[in-house]
Amino acid sequence: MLDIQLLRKDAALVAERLAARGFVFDVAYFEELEGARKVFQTRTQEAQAKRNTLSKQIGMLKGKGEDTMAVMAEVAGLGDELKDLENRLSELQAELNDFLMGVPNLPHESVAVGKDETANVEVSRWGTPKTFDFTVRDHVDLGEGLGQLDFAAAVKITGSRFSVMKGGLARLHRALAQFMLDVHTAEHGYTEVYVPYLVNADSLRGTGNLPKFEEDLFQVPRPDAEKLYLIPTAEVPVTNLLRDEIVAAESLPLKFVAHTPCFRSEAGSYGRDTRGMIRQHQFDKVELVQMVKPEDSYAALEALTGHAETILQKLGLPYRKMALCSGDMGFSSAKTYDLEVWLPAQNTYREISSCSNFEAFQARRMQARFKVGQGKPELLHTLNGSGLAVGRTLVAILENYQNADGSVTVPEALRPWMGGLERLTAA
RNA sequence: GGAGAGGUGGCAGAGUGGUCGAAUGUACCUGACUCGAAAUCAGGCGUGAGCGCAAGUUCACCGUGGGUUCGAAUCCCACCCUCUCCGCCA
Repeated sequence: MLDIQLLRKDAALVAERLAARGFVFDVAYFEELEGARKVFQTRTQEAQAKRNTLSKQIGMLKGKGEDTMAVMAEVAGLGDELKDLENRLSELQAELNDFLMGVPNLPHESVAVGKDETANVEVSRWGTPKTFDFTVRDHVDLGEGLGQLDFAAAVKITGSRFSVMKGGLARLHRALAQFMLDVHTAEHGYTEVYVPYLVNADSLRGTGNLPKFEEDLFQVPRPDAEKLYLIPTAEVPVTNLLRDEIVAAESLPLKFVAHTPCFRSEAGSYGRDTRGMIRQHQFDKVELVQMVKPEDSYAALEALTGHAETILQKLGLPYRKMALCSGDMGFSSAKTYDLEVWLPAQNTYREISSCSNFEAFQARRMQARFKVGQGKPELLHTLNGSGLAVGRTLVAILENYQNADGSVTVPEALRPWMGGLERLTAA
């Protein structure tokens, strides 16, 4: 959520900055709503103040055993008008809140203005794509060739966009997650957390997934309780650790890493990436989350992105770092870097990590704050990034480390988590 | 799943219709005393929002949402959560 003070001060400027991301901010509608809110809030509070004063008088008179008829008569007339005012005010505030909840974050000034991914800016490149002296296979052919990746089984058990892994491949998948967790905790100073995979609506509102993106989520209705949602990313439960909390400034920065499955319905994505493990309804991810002081958040974004890059480097996977343009960024983000890994079979780079600074956008929604000494609470800045998407990393390893005979070399960095195994081969 | 108890400020814990945003203790902050510390004493110490240049002032908040009332932490209804015992279970 944006700072309403900023909107009151200069809605036109906000509209201009939001236009850069293709969002139309209706200034006239906002100002009309805000004007009405102001009028009704003032009047409501005046009426409440009057009622409170008179009611207190009644109490005092009764305490002294005096007659209260006159005051009772005076306050009696207030009831209906006050109720109307209160109702109207809460309607207006709800309307204003709904409107603001649907407004995306402002892009940081360093973000390039552009419509879509074609305007993203390549920041850097690491590694050189390997040349193969045989025809490369994609991860589906490789995995099925090994007899360790089975989409047909997943279709039978559940449906499309799920996968079944077996044997060495399943272990490689597990090894990747363990490896990432160990690197981030031991080398980058993150605290490992284990969190629920089902969350309530409040948590999703906090991170900005609701109310706008409900169709991307899997819902779990419960007959006798509030419905829950499967997490689309660990960002949701982990960032919400700080919801409605005020932490001491000395405890910052907070750095958490979590390995969780992620569930995405992505109702709008049918037809895209239908082959293989690139776009699944269920995938594992190791997520990095940081909560920092506002002045530190852009340095933290660079550091956090670097932490994700470290994983790719240790695995020897070529990648490039893209700064997303205004039109390609997520709803809540002020600035995002995507890391794109080289996939030989697609002869292109594909997203494997997305690292964002949300500034105070999420913190404001979830009232996540810090306090210096006895001072006033201030909003934190929140960041997160994939470090990395496990399934896509697995795809990248299969394709980049494939051999002519269809076997796959295990990257050296992973071997300690693979019991020393050097190569995946068909059984 | 069954039976019972309970949710009040950072923590503990009073408060069962009126001057209660809430006693008291503790923690914390400032000051005094002290060479310094401890102890002691004095003061301060919740969150969100409105109006205002400001000083300030008004409103809301006692698990959440409704209701009764001139007035609700207190009464009524629903929900959520926690604890204890029993049952079941990895």
